[in-house]
Amino acid sequence: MIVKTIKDKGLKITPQRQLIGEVLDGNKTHPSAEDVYKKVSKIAPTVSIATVYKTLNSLADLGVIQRLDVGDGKAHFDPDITPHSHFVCLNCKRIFDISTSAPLPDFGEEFRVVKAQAVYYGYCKECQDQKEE
Amino acid sequence: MIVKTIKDKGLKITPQRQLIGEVLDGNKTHPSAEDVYKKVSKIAPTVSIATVYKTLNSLADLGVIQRLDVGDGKAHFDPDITPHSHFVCLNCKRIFDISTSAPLPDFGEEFRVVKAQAVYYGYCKECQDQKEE
DNA sequence: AATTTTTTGCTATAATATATCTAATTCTAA
DNA sequence: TTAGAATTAGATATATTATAGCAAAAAATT
Repeated sequence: MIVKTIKDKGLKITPQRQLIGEVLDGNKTHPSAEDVYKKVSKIAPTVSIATVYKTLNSLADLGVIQRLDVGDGKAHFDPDITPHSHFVCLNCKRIFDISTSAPLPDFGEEFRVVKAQAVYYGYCKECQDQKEE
Repeated sequence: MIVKTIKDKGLKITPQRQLIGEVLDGNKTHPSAEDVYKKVSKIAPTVSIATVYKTLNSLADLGVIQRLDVGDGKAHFDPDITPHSHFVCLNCKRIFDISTSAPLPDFGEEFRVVKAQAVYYGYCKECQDQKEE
């Protein structure tokens, strides 16, 4: 529950943050800021895109959610902060969770690793099937 | 040698492309388009940033170089197209090559993987040392 | 050498994201 | 319960990265 965590982390609870938290909670679609904004706007049309960006950044900085980069020029956000990887379909552009919990590798003194991100690119089942027709 | 490959791939050889190829050849710094532009500009100040972008995209699309995304909002380019990973220093922002040649995993029919990208984030030796002072 | 095709460079525009600033809201504590 | 301090929201200007469009130039072909 993101809303609960917001308070724990010292952020004030506002209707906007509550709403953004609800949009993110359990969300497996890895939405961009724009995606979140669209969803939020449907419920509360007056919420500003700036607020969405600020909230997403705050939550990501606090480690409540995860910022994800798959090379499409925009950040995606994932409420699942447990270690897992992602698969990006080059056709439909959807991002899927992969339960490969690759451990942080040990590169010795040379590099102290604090975060790892594995992204796989290819074609999801549906898009493979489409091409065969 | 990138210049050689340019011709093989059916692209015309121009002074601009030759220069961009030379800047990239053996380059281990993972430059952004802007970085490449700056280097090129020092030698040939009239080369346009648009040409740099177009050339980098062409080369990446042809698989001559690799487009790399580490989540800093801009694309980086790597002339080393052999399988390897990258380490990003969160302090100095440099990108280092990691010779971990993780093989493409097999996710079965569900996902057909064609490319994998592993990025590790942390602190390089130099930046670790700095903090200890 | 002329022609076709590609490429360049300029610039406008797009897309994503952040900064700034005032008004409004939240929360605390009296 | 409310006054006041601190934070947040919203509007918008601006920054940053990248692409699009087009005329002029250059490259390769014939």
